[in-house]
Amino acid sequence: MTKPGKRDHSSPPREQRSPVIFLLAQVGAHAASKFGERLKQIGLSRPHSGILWNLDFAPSITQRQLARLLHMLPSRLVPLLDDLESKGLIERRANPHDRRRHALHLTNKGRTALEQIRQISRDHQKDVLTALSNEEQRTLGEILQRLADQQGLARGVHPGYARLSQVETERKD
Amino acid sequence: MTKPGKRDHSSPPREQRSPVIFLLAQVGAHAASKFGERLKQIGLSRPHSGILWNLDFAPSITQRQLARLLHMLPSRLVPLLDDLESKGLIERRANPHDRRRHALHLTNKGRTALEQIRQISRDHQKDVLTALSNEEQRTLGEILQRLADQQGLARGVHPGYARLSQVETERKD
DNA sequence: TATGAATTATTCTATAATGGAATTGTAAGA
DNA sequence: TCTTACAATTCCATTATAGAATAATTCATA
Repeated sequence: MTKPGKRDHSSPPREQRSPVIFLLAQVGAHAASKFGERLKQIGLSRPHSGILWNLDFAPSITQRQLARLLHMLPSRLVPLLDDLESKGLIERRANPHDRRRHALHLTNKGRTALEQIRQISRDHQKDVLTALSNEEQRTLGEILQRLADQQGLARGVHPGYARLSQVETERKD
Repeated sequence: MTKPGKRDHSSPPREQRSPVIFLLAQVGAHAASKFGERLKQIGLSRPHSGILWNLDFAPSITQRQLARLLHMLPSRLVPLLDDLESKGLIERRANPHDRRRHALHLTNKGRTALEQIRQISRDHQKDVLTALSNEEQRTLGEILQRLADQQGLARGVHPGYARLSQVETERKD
């Protein structure tokens, strides 16, 4: 039945190597997804962690600047900040020079949470990269950093922050 | 003002190297997103392309099997298949042995579309990996394939297919 | 072969996420 | 003082999504 010269469909040839670009997206999405899973244990989503991470590097930033940095609409950032503030991880401080603006700051509790996030990230990395030698891990990191830089990606800013919050926020009833 | 021993917050030290696991997720998401952009030129989303891709390897598969393969709810797969069918890229053939099941097949037009997708993917890969030598590209591919295999990721199945369709489906009015 | 359980595809529905348009309060310039 | 610009927030309409319900069919077995 199967004509020669055509692909043999009778036994799906699943062994093909995927294109590098596909592997990159596939493994990256897997890593992100698993990281999100781990974050649930401390009641946060990936966007939340991205905010804390960036707030540590850019304290006193305004909401608009942060939204711009994370490529996120202000209207989407607000509820995420509300979450973090209600958990006591950040505070919106009044700006004495311009009362329209809020200066965002990590609280001590927020810094502790960030330490937890870093530990979770380390554990996660260890698990995901377990198939690689230390040397290979270094190589991978060096290559990826080069790609990120050449593609104009800002350090610490995940494109996925721009969508999906995804954390079962505890019902406030 | 700045106390030694503490991090200097006055000029955000954006130069830190990101953790490898973060780079992986970041660059991967970037690659996926850019690929999605390119797919718009042929009116398809990434899940659509994933379906076509997998249908080529597993012709005559049922919808349930496909949904399971792509880690997607059947109720989400149905409208995606509707899109592809209305564009004439796939067909749902009647299964003579079990009239509950549909056997999914690419049409010739669907195969042509898949060829376009492959070309788009090649162009995309070339652009994203332009900072790397051929040797480095091979190394990256080898490393990523090892990670994918060790993490139990099926070839050709992107975890992100499970959500987001994201294509301006033309209004059917 | 009749009857009930299981299976496939589909549709329905309630909830949630999202982008963009108001809205409110404040600042700055003419 | 007006008027315009801007920051944060709220509102709203649209879309996406998971999961339940439905309809048609097959299967198991009494």
